[in-house]
Amino acid sequence: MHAPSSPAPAPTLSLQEQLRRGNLFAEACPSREVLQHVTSRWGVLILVALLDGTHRFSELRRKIGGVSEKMLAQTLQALESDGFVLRTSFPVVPPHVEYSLTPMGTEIAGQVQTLADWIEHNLSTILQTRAARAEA
Amino acid sequence: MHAPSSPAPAPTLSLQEQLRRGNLFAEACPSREVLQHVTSRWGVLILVALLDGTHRFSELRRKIGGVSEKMLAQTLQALESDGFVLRTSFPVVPPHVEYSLTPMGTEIAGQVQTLADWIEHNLSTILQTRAARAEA
DNA sequence: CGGCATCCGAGTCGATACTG
DNA sequence: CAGTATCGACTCGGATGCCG
Repeated sequence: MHAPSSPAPAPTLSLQEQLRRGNLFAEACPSREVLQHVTSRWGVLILVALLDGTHRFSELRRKIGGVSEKMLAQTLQALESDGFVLRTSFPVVPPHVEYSLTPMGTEIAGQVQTLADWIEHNLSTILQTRAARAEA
Repeated sequence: MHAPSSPAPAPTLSLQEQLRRGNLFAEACPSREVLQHVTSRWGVLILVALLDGTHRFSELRRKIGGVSEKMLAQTLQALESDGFVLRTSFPVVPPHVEYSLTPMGTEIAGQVQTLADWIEHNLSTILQTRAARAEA
């Protein structure tokens, strides 16, 4: 990144730059949608949870505190349709469904976990910042 | 979780493990809130945008397609109170306010951008997955 | 067991108007 | 220019009930 003192920070990125990583800033770019699935409230937790390996629906529900069936199913579908999660259904009674990460899902889940780990690691600092701000 | 052949897959993570990175799964953990700020729809874009350096309010508004004033102000406040964004106000007329990343903000913004970059890099694959799924 | 459909309240979001 | 205030639309998310 460029120094704070840069005098002429191109007001808009070059086209090349925008194509490389910037069309995220474009309102209509589909990447925003994918990003939303991945960074959604439950999406993050599901991805990290599945890094531990295959889980059944109810296992996930128990593991992820506070998630409802509806949101779990809904988020799993979104992640599945994006190709991050693999859903395997066994036609037995009672039904048995397993969820696991695809190779692509494993990659992104790793990134997400890195982010989550960072936050947990710095959580005390963050909370102190907030507290200090509240006093002032 | 259970690898097909694993004989003794600890059903729950050890306490140590849970404290190291796992209380994210606890419903009440404040880390979830911080994570929400960072991964929120506009939070992601603001952080990445500010990686390019200091921006004024209206610069951000122009740069981030589709954001409303309200959400921009609101999200900036959240990120500021978490200590990721620094707000600098110059008491002149017309008002002049600059937003930049704190050291901590720079760190996390880097992580977020890595994530965003990964998605954009793999976007075509993702969209193909979706399309294939739509056919079937 | 693993969902889907429906309903409904609470919160979020965006457009507009107004203030310092 | 940089917000805040207000309001309506809309979405999110939980609870319930039903079906494979």
